[in-house]
Amino acid sequence: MTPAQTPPLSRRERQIMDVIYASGRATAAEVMEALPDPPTYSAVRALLRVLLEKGHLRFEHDGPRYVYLPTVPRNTARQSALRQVLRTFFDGSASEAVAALLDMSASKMTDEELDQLQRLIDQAKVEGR
Amino acid sequence: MTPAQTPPLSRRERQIMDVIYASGRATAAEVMEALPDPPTYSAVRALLRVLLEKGHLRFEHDGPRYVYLPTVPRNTARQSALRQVLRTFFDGSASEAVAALLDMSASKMTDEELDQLQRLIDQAKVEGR
DNA sequence: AGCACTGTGCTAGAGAATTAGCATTGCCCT
DNA sequence: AGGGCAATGCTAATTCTCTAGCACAGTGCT
Repeated sequence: MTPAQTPPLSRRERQIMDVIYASGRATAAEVMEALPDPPTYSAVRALLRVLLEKGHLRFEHDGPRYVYLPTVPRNTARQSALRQVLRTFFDGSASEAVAALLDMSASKMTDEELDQLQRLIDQAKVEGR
Repeated sequence: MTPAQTPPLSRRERQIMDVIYASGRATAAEVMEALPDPPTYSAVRALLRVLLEKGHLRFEHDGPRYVYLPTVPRNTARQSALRQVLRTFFDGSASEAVAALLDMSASKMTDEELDQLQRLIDQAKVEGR
C-alpha cells in the first residue's frame, strides 16, 4: 500500500518519520534512541508496524534485524515539507523563504555555496523569459 | 504562561496553529472553516481553550467574539519551522534548502524577486570575510 | 425591558494513540 | 546440535485526544 491521501500522522508517528528521514534509514533501536522523550522499545516497534501498514515505511533485512526506510523518497517528502512551511509561514512566497534562510545562515555558508546559489539564480533569470 | 519546552502538539492542535499562523489571527469560526476535515464548532473551541492554557495562543476581544493570535511571533515560529525542516530533510544545510526552493519555484519568481535575492547573496559574500 | 441570536464555559464520553508485557523466531558461538 | 542473545509478532490495557451537548453571558433590535 502506498500512502493514500496522507491522513495526517499522529504526533509520535510524525516524530518517527522525521527521525527516519533525517538518517535515511534506521533500525528500531536507532529510532528509539533518536526519539525525543524516548518511549520503550516495544512502543517504538508497535508504531513502526502501524507506519508499515499505512504504507509510509518499508523495511529491508540487515542480517537478523529490520532496517526501516520511507516509501516516499526523501526528495519528494522534502518538497511537501517546504510547501507546507511556505503556505503556513510565508504566504506561499518562496523568495521570502529564501530570504529568511539566507538571513538565518548566510554567514555560515562557504563561498562556494554562495557562488553555487548565484549560478542557480542567474540560470532562473535566463530561463524565466 | 508562555509555551514551556513545547511538548509537541497533537495533530489537531498543530493544524489549528498552522491555520492561525497562516492567517495571522482568526476567530473560532474561521479556524473551523479553514481546518481540513472540519470538526464541530464545539470541538474547535475546546482545542482553542487547550492551546490558550498551554500558552500557545492568546486572544483579543473583537466586539462580541474572541480573536485568537499566537503568543510566539510569526517570525520566530518561522525560523523554528525552517530549522526543523533543515534538520530533517537537508542535513542542516541551508544552501541545499535554498537550492531546493529555487528548483521548485524559481520559474514563478519575478525578476525583481530574483534581483533581490542576488543582492542578499552579494551582501553575504562581502560580510563573510 | 424583553427577545432572539451568536458566542463562550464546562463536563462527561467515545475513540484513537501510545504503552507494556509476553510468546516466538532466527542468528551466532561453542 | 544446543544454549544464549537479540530481535520481532501480537494483544490487552492505559492514557490522552477529540468530540458532543447543554448551560450561561453579551449584544442588538423592537
